[in-house]
Amino acid sequence: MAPIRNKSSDQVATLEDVARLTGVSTATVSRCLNAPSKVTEATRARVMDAVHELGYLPNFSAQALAAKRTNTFGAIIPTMENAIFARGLQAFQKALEARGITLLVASSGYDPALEEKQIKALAARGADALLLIGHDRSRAVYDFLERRRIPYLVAWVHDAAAGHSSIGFDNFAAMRRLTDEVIALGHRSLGLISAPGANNDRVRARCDGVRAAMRAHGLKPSALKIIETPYSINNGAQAFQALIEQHPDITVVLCGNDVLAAGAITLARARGIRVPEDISITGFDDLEIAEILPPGLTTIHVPHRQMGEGAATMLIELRDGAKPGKNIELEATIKWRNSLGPVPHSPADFLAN
Amino acid sequence: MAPIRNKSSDQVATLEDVARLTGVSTATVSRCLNAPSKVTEATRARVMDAVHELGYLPNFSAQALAAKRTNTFGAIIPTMENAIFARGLQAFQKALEARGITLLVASSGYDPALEEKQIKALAARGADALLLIGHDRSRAVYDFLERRRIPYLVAWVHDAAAGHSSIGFDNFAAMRRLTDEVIALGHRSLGLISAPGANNDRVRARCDGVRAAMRAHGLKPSALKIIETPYSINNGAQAFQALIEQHPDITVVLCGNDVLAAGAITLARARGIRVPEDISITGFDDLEIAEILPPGLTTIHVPHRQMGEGAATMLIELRDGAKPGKNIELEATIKWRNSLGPVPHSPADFLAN
DNA sequence: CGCTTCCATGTAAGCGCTTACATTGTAATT
DNA sequence: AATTACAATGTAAGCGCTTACATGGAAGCG
Repeated sequence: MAPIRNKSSDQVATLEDVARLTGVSTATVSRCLNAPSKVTEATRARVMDAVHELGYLPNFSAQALAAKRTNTFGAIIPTMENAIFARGLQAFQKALEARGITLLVASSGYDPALEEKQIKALAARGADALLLIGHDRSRAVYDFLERRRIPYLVAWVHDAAAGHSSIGFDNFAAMRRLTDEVIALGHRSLGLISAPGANNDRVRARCDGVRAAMRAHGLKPSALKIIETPYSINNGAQAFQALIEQHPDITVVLCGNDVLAAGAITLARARGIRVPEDISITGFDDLEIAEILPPGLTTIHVPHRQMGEGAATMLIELRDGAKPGKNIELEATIKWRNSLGPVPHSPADFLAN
Repeated sequence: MAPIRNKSSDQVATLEDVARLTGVSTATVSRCLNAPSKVTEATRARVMDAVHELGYLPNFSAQALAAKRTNTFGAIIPTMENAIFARGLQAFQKALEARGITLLVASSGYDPALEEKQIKALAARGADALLLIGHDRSRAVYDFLERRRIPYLVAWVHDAAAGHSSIGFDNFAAMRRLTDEVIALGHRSLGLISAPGANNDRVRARCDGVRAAMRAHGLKPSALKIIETPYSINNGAQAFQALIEQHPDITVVLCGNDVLAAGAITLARARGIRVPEDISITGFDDLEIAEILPPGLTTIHVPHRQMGEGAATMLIELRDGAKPGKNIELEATIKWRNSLGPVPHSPADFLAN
């Protein structure tokens, strides 16, 4: 036997129910909701009454299917596990929301294959446009985006040569400037804790920035001691430990990111190593943690909020037909706190105990 | 003139294109994708070839509309701005993903009206089930959920009396146990920095836990000095400052959350107040920051991961027809570090300078 | 060998919307 | 008064899928 349905309260109200209750056609109801100006004030009022009475909610899938528009953007970020992208994304979302656009977020775990899957999933969900982080991805992915005519914007990097619309800052130049300062403070033996450079143009640019500064000041880039490890406080701590054990002459450890730097600083304290008296540590990003972690982390301030808002504006333009290729560069400046100081006289003092 | 379309590469491939290319009906293609066992191995291979050749991707909206199922769950959390819900949500998402379910996340900013809007938006998007934080919301919202037959689960709290399916811990008991320890250490003059209690049963339960412990030990609950302020490091710092200025006799500041505690600890250090020698500080949540912030924050460890995974299991059961009402309680235990110590002999020493 | 079963596939009716086009009524114009 | 113009509304054709039901053929059975 077929299940018995209570017509009145069991079913979810549809456009047709509203139309029937008001005594108009579904087209008119649709117009009331989407283009109120095309409808008399009086009918609109009646329709809205019915909408409220029935608790009508438009079915998003039906809408998307019929209109071929979702008013939904997608963003695929490498990770949600730490705060790196949180602030920028928050600003992005807020700016979109103000324009009536919903944001769907996915994270790829820095895995290109997973990123591709996420991009396709968001395309299947009808995302009107996509925000991507960094340029590094296969030609096939860009082809897919072109073929489906999905506008996209690359963020967190500035590299006009890459040939995509983008908004971001110059990772290379920022790290280079910071390294200039490090060297000016007398440091000659540098260590670097970096995230893995594979599939990550931001990371590679930062490393290159360090090397470029060294070269410019007559240091051999090959002398830079590098450890690659994924972003996490713990990894930062372990990498720091390995670095100072293997290379006791190091007087400064540059970190590719504040999260790694937080680990480094924490381990230093645990081992009784004073920062910056015994060793200097720098970060990148200027997350909240940089400010509260003693002695205060000297780092690169990234204009997250500005980037998020700018990204929203640009991506909306792209969706509305602007032609791709625009590149906006934002300033990433050094944020001085106390973790970077002059080179100590006797670098390895703290190891002598 | 109508725009000229290049038939071959301009349009996105549909089920029908796949069917035509393979020489079968759309029904068969659909079955290949959704119920492979209902189809011959041979035809399936041919269909899949066509799928790959055309780069076919099922249109999610069409699928949802036809099948009345989205394989999508929704979660509305109060905030993404700090890490409170990040770990639990991460585990939740991962567990869902393993079962082929996509998670859509929205954040309400602790605003009940916005939360209601988000719930409706997720319902409109066809979410098969919803994860909500805490019990506090209007009857109307629960009615809406019932009427639409959308299964939901309340997390981050345990309160079997509330009458909804839930998974979480006993905020009251946890805070009460911590306060017991505080009092056992000799503290008699307690301060509390709490998030706003309006619309937030977790917060109120934690406050009540403090008061209950005081009462049990012969202290007057009304003597508890409370400042309410939204979760943020800065707010925590300001509240701490206000608290010790207005009540110099306070020897311990309990914080409703690690984020507030981080602010308190940071301000203490900035003012040269030693923790825990001059004043003790405790948190709640055991976020990553609790471990790395010197001197190490004594806090309540919340089983985020377990909660997220359990929530996924329960919510899937509910979607599959399990009847609501099940309540799972998890343990939230004290995580001892160094920020909570015995009451100082002369509590206000540090103010004497 | 004729009958029943069952499996693989096809047919076609929607799912709840949007929107091009058709229709109607009213006001403005001549 | 006839004509035009336009604003408000209705009609109905899809959007790209899923799935109940129909169909046909092969296998199993006495």
